[in-house]
Amino acid sequence: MLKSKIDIDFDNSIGPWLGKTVKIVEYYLHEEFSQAGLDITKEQMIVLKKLYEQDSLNQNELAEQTFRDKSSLTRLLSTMERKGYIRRERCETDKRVNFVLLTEAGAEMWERTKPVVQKVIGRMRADLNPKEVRQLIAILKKIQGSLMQSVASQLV
Amino acid sequence: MLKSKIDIDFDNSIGPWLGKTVKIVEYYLHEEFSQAGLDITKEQMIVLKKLYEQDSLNQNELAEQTFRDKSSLTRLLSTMERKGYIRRERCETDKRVNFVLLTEAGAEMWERTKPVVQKVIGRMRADLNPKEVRQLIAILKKIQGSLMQSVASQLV
DNA sequence: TAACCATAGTTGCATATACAACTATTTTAG
DNA sequence: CTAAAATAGTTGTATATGCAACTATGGTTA
Repeated sequence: MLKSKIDIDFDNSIGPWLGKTVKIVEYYLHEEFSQAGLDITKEQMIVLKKLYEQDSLNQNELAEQTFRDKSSLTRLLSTMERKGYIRRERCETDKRVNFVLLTEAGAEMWERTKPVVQKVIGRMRADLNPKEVRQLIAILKKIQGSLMQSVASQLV
Repeated sequence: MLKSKIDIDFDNSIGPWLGKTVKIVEYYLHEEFSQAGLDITKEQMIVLKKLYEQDSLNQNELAEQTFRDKSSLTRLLSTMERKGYIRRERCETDKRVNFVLLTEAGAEMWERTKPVVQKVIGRMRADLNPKEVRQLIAILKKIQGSLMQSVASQLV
């Protein structure tokens, strides 16, 4: 019947496929963190990585680079501060600004986490050849471009 | 230097690209819901769609089909019940089971939401040709397969 | 049939998210 | 030079998530 024709286009569409894939990736990542005894979430991991690579970002920069609302970042950092992975340091020349710094424990945490992340990424591409990896990234870029364009045009 | 070589392989990896793409899709979807005056989240939308297509699922089935923990689903349904989109009906032959039913308001909500979702999916593939869409889905399936296999093997 | 196990759903707890309103600063404009 | 606007970060409120422990019910087995 007609309805099923329409809905094929819907269910087998890239949106649901993307969503499901990401869910599986996140589940597997969480599983690997647990098995490695790492008390960390995916979100905290991303912040650790950023700070390990470029120390002393402020919260605004960190929020932007990790695609988070600044209020989400505030609370994410509070959790990480409580766990001892990072600390905030008030900027002396502009007291509105907080620099975010990795502690020793945070740096060590990232060093233990990194190989686990690499393992998961390796697993993701286990059945893909290099050409497919390039294709995937190219297609994802196109999707991002289409959406960003339409978001931008609404701001005019 | 060597470090940058290693990290290229990391940053330009499929994991972060997937994550960023999904974030943009979710942002844009939320934006479109707002502009259409739809008081609904992506998660609620997915449940509405499932129930519209196959009414009278129980909570376990619904949790499985939407890839959610049953406790997450419990609370998601409570929100939707409060908003009047669904109702729970206790199964008489097995009183542990709740059937989940779409209300009139819920069905109407899905009918208003569906075209917005279709618009977003259309926008996602705006710059993709049919071959690229097929490639993307095929690659995503492969990634899912690789991960699920490794999760399964740990259960042995 | 009584004791035990399995299953469906809920609740406690911790985490993460965004938007809007707020505080505390700094900069800009008149 | 002061009043207004801009900026960085926090907090209130609402939503969503998973795991583990729990309740209530149903099924099995000794």
